[in-house]
Amino acid sequence: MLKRIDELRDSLSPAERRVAEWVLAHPREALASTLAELARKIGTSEPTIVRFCRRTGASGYSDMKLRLAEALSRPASYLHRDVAPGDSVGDAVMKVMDRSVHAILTMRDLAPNLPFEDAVAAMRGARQWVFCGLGASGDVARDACQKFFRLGVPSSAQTDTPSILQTAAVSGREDVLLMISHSGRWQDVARAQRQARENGAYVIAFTQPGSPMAGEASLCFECEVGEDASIYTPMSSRLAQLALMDALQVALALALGESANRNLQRSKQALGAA
Amino acid sequence: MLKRIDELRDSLSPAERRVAEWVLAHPREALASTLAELARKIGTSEPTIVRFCRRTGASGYSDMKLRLAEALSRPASYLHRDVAPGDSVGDAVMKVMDRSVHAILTMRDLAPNLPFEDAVAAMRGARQWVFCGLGASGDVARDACQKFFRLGVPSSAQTDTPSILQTAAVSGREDVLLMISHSGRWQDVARAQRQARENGAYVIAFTQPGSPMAGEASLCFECEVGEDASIYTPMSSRLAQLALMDALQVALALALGESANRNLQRSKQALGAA
DNA sequence: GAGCATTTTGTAGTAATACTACATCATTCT
DNA sequence: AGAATGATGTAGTATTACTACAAAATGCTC
Repeated sequence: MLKRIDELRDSLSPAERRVAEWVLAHPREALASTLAELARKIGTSEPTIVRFCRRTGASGYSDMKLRLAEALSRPASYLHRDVAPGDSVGDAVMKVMDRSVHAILTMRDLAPNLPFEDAVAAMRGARQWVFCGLGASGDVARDACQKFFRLGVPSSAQTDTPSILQTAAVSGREDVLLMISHSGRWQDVARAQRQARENGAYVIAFTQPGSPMAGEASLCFECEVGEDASIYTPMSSRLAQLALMDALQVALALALGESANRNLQRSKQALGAA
Repeated sequence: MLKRIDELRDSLSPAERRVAEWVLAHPREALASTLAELARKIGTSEPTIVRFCRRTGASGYSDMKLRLAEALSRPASYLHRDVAPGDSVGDAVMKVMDRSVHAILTMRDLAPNLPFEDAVAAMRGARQWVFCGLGASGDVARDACQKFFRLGVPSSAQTDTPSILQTAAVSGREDVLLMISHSGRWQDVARAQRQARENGAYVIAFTQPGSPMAGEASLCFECEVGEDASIYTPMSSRLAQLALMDALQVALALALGESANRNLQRSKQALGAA
């Protein structure tokens, strides 16, 4: 339906095209509006809108709304339009949601090519895991730490530059450092990675391919999630990173087998008792 | 939606139940009918049908038809298989990814019914925003704080019981507290909410409907994301919560308009310069 | 470039639809 | 049995979508 409107756009008269464009930009708000309201919002007359509806194949305005409702709920509509000033709250919310879904789907498609096996192999024998990240990635690091420590291996999160540098300085042969960054362009972190590797630690980077941090890692998860173009769409890529860490933790839990299982169960019970 | 009607069935009066059953049996035909036609087909009166629609959560007959149209077009959605011992690393990773996608899709479907407008209205005039959460929800709170403070309103995150209680104690008329919890069963937090409301603060809860925390809030985002059945699938629901906060932040940014925009842009530049 | 023809757009009115207030009927409880 | 509560339908009203028609706007011919 949305696709259909998009196709029609060229063959429409100016006023009807304005309708088409407005509806594509604010589908949710269109759904919530009556014919008269829509006419006012778009700045045209009611019959023009009705004529537009007919052209899309609907029998009238109400029918078009029904079809639109169907189209919006179909997950196929994730061609994510950016949030724009003037969007209704409902439209903006759905656009962000679609973007989030899209980010995770992209990561899902990427996953088969990522070196999970290697990471698991490196982590399973480690003495400790250290998760490092700055800014928003710091939250990802903390979140990951929170999850991984339940597997029974000492884990910590470092979320500022001095701490990361110090951690790298004292790291040793049996440590695994997991460096999380969206851009991969923090020179200080890249330096910390080199230092850690010189100390014999294993460094896994979760960042953009070709970046300095990717270069200074023992192993890299190349996450090229489309960057957030608009200032309104904050960090949907971070969701993808979190999902990635989830997947890694589960893979690791499976590899560790019985002992990790026991620890997981215990920490769950500890929460349940509270 | 269809599920909801099915659940309601027992609590309906005889005439309304006949409506429910007919709609469940012939949903497509219901969509194509007007209110009067439906009344005739079912053998009841128009107001009975309208009352039934209201009970499903819709605002009237037209709104119910829209929701029905959405429900009918939704494919049965991602059946997520659980991770099991013996899975290969690749299998496990893909299963976790599918689960993550599922969690966000569920939240996406929930979103249109959540009170974003009310939340935005309450938050836009506030003196400060405080995000509270324990455990994994604490990370969500911190993450949210990190995002929201960029809009230019003082924000903080409280992630342990004593801090939350103290914050509630000193909160006042112009403060908005956002309480995040998966279960909603932390009595201490619920107590903090009551206290804060007595002080005149506005309390928004993001938690399960019917829980103590939901009851003690000024406004509740009812997030009933299926609980993580297996110990292997950690917190995919948390992804949904994060996506929800993203959406709220964007909606808020739009409502705040120019000033928020400027602040967002500035904080982006601050990062870019580093 | 004026005048006709065609398409596009808006105005005003009409028919329908959804919704509401109220009366009637059924059911339950004292 | 009779009052009280709740369920259901009737009749009326206000919206809403739609239509016929007229006014602009655009394109074409001479």
